[in-house]
Amino acid sequence: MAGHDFRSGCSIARTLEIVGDKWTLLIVRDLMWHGKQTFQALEESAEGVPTNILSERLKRLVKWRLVRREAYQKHPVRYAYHLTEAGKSLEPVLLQIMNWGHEHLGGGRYDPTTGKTLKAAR
Amino acid sequence: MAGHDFRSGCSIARTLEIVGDKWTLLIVRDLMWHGKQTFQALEESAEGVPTNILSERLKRLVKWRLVRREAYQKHPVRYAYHLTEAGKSLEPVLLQIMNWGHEHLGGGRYDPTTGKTLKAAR
DNA sequence: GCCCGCCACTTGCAAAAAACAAGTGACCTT
DNA sequence: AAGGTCACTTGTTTTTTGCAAGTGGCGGGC
Repeated sequence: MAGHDFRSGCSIARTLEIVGDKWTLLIVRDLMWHGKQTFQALEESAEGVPTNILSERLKRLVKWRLVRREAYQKHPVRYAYHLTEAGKSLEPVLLQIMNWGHEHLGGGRYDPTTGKTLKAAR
Repeated sequence: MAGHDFRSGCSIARTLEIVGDKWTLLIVRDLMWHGKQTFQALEESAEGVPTNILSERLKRLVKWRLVRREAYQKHPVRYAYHLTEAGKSLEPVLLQIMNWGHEHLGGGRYDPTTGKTLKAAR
């Protein structure tokens, strides 16, 4: 992005400046797969993100154009968040992280084609 | 892992509890691709990780068995850090993150087969 | 034996970020 | 007019980070 100083030229380091924390990719996950597109729906995610963090992360995602924020109605105005193409292109990243967590930490595995989550052992 | 309380059953959430920060995956990157295996070599990484953070992250990686720490010599004792199989299996995650950062943030792209980094535009 | 340096950290402290609870304001329903 | 919903914001405490400096084991040179 124009005007931003990355800490290095490494693509991994750059990506982590945007999504390198405990929450951002969970928000992307919910937007991508779980049909959550309002602030409140995202707030009710399984992990219980604090609202100030959610607010700040959404702003960052919008700033980096991974997410668009738009009013889907007036009177009263209500906002919906949607992934942009750049945001949607994080899906392979999410899938790899999910696969690793499934293999090594016993977490569930979501199948985007069926929309079902298969629970694992542990 | 036995005894650990994950915040949710989601594989992504679980994985982010271990590697969800700005530094951990950079350490894994250096161990995986850049032949850095001592504390000092890792400390001299491109991004300049603070030593207390490096120390703490290495401990976490060892605790989760993604990394092994072993003395490679006595007199004086010197330690080397190596990825375990679980650690090495993060490579696809790293590659996806790198690809995304290359496409969207103009970072370089490393080719593990040749060991060369191709620099991008921006 | 004593000083110097290297390596692998640890410690102390200030600054930033995260967590938690509560509050705000626009608008709508009753 | 009172109460509710949604989308946040604000205030406060706790935790984490970043930075600089210090520590301790060991070896080598003099």
